[in-house]
Amino acid sequence: MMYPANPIEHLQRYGIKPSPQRIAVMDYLLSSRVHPTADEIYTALSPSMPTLSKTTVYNTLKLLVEQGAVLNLGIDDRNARYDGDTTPHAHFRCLKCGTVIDLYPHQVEGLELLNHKQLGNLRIAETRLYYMGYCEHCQNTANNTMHMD
Amino acid sequence: MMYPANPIEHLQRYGIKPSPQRIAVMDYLLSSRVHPTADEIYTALSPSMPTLSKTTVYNTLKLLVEQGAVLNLGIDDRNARYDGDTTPHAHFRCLKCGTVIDLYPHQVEGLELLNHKQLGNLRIAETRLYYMGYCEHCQNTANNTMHMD
DNA sequence: TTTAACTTTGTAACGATTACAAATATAGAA
DNA sequence: TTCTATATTTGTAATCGTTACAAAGTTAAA
Repeated sequence: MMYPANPIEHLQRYGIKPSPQRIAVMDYLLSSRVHPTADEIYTALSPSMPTLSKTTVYNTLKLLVEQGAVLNLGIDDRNARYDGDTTPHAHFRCLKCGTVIDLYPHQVEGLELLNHKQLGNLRIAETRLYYMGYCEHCQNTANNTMHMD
Repeated sequence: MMYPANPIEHLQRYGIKPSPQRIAVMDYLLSSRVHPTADEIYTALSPSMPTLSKTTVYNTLKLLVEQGAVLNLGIDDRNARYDGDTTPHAHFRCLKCGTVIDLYPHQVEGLELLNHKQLGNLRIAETRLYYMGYCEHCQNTANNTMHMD
């Protein structure tokens, strides 16, 4: 659903100087589509980048979000989850296992109607559509607990 | 936009035994439409209910959300914000002053199309639509900072 | 009343995130 | 190259919203 873009080009497109740490974080977000938390990113990158600090992951994510290169999804109460795909799409979170899944316009009837630039007196900069429910796996499983809710 | 329902009836409709503290929290959520944080609720109720504990506010909000009597809006990264109106509507948050505003179906074209019960293999229990941008006041003000973002 | 169940309360803990200042790396000028 | 200013990264300590826990208080039914 995404062309796994070059992380360096992606960073530069948003005016971010590509350091090794930033490239690693951006690359992970572009290739992994699991909408990881900061901690999950740190854990994933740490082995291949042993000097990486968790603060750097937080700093980098903050910068990426500020510059619009990455989305900070507000779909999970517990932690921030990040998405490297900035094209318009919605998200689903499973209330049982916590998995977050992308939903693209062709999968959600009515999605393309929502990108209002103005609503009454309000100037709109960003639109977020979240669905919560049960994924296929958790519908078919009596007991399943990864990270509950 | 809401009939400020009786808090006791509202609690009972959702199977919650109405204690004085629960009534106070529910009443505040039904009448104040500012989508308060737990702390704001505590601060607002504390003067007229001096023995109230902040833990009780958290406990009560947790119960109300679990029972579906109240919505925990995920629209604000910093704190949870609560909404006593459980009818389908969207929310807007101003990126400058932080105000959260209700958007009812007649104000948002396409909103009523989104209440899918099923999306592919996913069973949907809840839908959330958030808009972020600048409210009328903050569009017309050079410098305005309540709680920044 | 007595008793069991429920509710509230205050304190202490938790955990995600941020502040801060020192250490390191980078890039351009000399 | 070497120097120097600037940007970046790092580790530790702090912050702050929220939750755990256990004691105290309340309620309602027997």
